[in-house]
Amino acid sequence: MQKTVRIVIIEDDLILQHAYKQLIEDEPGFYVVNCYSSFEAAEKKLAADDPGVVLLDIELPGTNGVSAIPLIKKLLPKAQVIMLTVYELQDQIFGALANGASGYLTKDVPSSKIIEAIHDARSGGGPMSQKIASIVIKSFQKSTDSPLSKRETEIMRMVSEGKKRNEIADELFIELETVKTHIKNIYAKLNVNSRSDALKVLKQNRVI
Amino acid sequence: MQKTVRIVIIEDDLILQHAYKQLIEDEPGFYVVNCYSSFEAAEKKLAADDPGVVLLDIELPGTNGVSAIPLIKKLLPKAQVIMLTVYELQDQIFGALANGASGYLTKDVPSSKIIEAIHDARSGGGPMSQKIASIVIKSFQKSTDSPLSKRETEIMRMVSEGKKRNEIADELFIELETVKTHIKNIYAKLNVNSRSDALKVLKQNRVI
DNA sequence: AAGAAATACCCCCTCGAGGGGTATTTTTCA
DNA sequence: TGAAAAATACCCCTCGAGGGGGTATTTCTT
Repeated sequence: MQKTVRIVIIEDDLILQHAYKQLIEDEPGFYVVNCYSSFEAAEKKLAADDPGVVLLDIELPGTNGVSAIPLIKKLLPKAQVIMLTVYELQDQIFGALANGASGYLTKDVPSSKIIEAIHDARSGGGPMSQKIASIVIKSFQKSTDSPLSKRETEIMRMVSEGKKRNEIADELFIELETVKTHIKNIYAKLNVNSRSDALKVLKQNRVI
Repeated sequence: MQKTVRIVIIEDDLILQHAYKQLIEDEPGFYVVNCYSSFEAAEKKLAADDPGVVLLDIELPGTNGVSAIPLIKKLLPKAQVIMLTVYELQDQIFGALANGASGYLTKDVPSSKIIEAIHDARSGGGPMSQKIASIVIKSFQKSTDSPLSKRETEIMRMVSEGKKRNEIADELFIELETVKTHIKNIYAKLNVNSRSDALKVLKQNRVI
């Protein structure tokens, strides 16, 4: 037995909104409860709609999609939110995911992928279009060419965790003086003279 | 015009190795150059094989898959590495991605997905099986219930970047004394008495 | 109207951070 | 095998950042 999946669409482009609705209702087991053109329009009725999945446009008038996610999650803690957007902006993607989106699709995906994404989200997957997945994966990748040696990188990773020099020394079984030397060398290589500046440089260059 | 995609398989289960080879060679445009049972076996011949895509098992005898990635990347900087594994371990996933893997599949995916993944990787996508995608997405999600207020969270995020109290004060346009007060309150709430301990707690609880 | 959050100021003291050196041993790699 | 790079360790120094003790006002929220 499988229950009907109740779906709400929040999308300000009425043509797209309609297209999605059609598309989804052609899928057995899927039912579009309501469509809205803004989060404000949806806000009061969402709880009553009780959707299992919300398709959420990012570029919305009023409250934008990313900011809307936590508000939707508050109203519907169990709902899966799938983002729809034309742009592929890192900050937007990570913001949406951090705010609790379950999936992220660019609008150029074929319609079959949207149906698939809803199924995936329902079964605990994390639907993403290829472009988004590639951006997300790249965000994990560390730079291979860093001026820092292995040990130096290790130490800076510990610095990035807020560890003090003597804590680092203890954990690495080396003397405090050695850690000091390493950090001095690191600062010289990076042309900085403080932890925060060093971390800034290293994060910009994807070293840590 | 599209070139033949040269593929190398590194997989110690010979039955699987064979199955993948069959599967891939049934796909027009795909050609399995060579198969190996360990990274050591592949090492010397990889450069000559010159594959565009490497299917890499994680559970390998000798050098494991995750450690093999940077070595493969060094030999073949342009090759796409797609990981294959039966387990879904966070550390393994993030380690592989950080080391430069382009995609990550669990072995329970249907064979058609493997072909699709190779296509995706070639076209700049980031193929992931649903389970992996879900884990990756979850890793971005921040906890919604934190004992810290908005301002306090903001300050701790800056602390996590290695910023000093006066740097934080400057950036937030508030007095150093106010930052001190906030941090004192934060330590009290978290029951800690140092930056590193506070960061440890907050990262464990996915607050920052 | 009450409570939480954000702001700000006072006192204190310790030790961590950063900069100046020099030197030895171990690894790596050409 | 022999030079270069990395990792180790120690000396000197100063300054201020970090952490703990208070109290108090203003501004949001609800």
